[in-house]
Amino acid sequence: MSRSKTPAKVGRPRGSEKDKSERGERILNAAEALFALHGYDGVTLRTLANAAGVDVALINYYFGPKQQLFDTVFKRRAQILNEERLTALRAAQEAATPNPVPVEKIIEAFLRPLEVAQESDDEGWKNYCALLAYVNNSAVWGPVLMSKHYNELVDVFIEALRQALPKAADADLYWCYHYMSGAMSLTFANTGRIDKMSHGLCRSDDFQAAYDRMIPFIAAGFRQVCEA
Amino acid sequence: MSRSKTPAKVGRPRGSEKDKSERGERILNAAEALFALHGYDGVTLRTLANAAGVDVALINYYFGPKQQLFDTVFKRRAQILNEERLTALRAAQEAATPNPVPVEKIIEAFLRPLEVAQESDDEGWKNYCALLAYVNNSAVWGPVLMSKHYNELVDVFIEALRQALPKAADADLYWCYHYMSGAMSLTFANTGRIDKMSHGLCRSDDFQAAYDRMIPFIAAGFRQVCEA
DNA sequence: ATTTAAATTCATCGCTTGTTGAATTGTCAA
DNA sequence: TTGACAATTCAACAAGCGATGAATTTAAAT
Repeated sequence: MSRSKTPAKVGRPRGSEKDKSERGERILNAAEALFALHGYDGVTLRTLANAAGVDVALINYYFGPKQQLFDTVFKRRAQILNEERLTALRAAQEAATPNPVPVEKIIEAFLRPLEVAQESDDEGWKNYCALLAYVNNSAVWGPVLMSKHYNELVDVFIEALRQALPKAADADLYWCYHYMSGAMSLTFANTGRIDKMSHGLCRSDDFQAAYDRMIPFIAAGFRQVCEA
Repeated sequence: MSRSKTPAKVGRPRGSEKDKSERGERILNAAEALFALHGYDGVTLRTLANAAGVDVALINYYFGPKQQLFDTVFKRRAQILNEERLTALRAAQEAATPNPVPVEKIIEAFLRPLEVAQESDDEGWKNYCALLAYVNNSAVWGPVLMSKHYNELVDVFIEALRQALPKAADADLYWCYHYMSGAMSLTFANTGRIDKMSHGLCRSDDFQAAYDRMIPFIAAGFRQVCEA
């Protein structure tokens, strides 16, 4: 009864190996977009399945229960982002040797990879940045996921800042880092708020404008607090 | 059949006018705490009713449907906060006349009322600050609620900053304001992240430490970008 | 050719969701 | 004292929730 002209509705599809597990990625991408917009509890598996063009049961088949899916979505680009930030920092360190890297360059190594990502063809990065803002500001997810996937990177950047600002107390460095993290989160959450706030003068999606001002803004803040 | 010794379970309670609508406030306070922690969709009316020690139906009776309740919760302290920020700014302006208020004082007028609120006896302010972070970073709620309840204040503070930084382009001012808003949000979201990140050195609930560094940090950022 | 495993759909489970109408009890003005 | 109204509980509603086991089809391994 198999091998009919029209493909069966049920059962394994006549898989070209090209779209092998391409459905898995469709699920992740749709989940990324929806979680970023509505948060964990604001997304139902049925909405997600519909957005991904996939049956509900397939989500569980690929990614297990909802929480695990959320973690997978968050982790995916965290790893990529960490690597890019790290290589940017290493490059700056190499360029500066034997001197310590100046503060601006450290901030730049931290922020530019986000700008590049957001301006890339892959629309998913925009969603991921909004998701990052959601997680970072959530008392439920923040301490769990941010620590799990980003703390290692924090240590590296704090160490670099410590060398750039030798007079700074550690507490100063961590607090300033925290301000930077907050400014970054909101800016790349892309909520459209600045558009309304500025009566149309500034645009949320003008990443160039956002970053070009943000880097000197943050660097000056660090210096003020940590060079006193 | 009324007037039995034990008060009836159903029907209007033997109201002392003291707790008149005190149940309404209990609902708002519980809602504030829960929405701040779990977001709009993460809170069910039954959980809320339970936390407030109240029947589910009473929520709708007092505040209408869920969305309207959310708006009411958000609006309540927005008004208070706006007033306090405004009087702080007016005081700074009076103290500085005929000169424009220096940047630090403007930032201070914007941020200190939050510190005072968070350090007050009213625990609700802590929850409200976390709620503010949630709303501010949400693409769904941010542009609606933030604009509705805070845009008027933005205009006033931007005008003050414009006078303090006469060389600045308006776009610079709005972007810097946005960075400030983000840094503030995350800091007062009180997620406990900085505690983990700093290996226990800094504490999320050390508001004094947070603000004393934040004000010079932000002010220096403004100057750097807007005095070039 | 047969068996095993992978990928998919479908139907359904037991619970939970926001909301509402009816019933009940108390207050206060006429 | 009667009647309007305010405040509360209770029970139920249709819809939606996350999860899963069974059935089905195809691909790969033997």
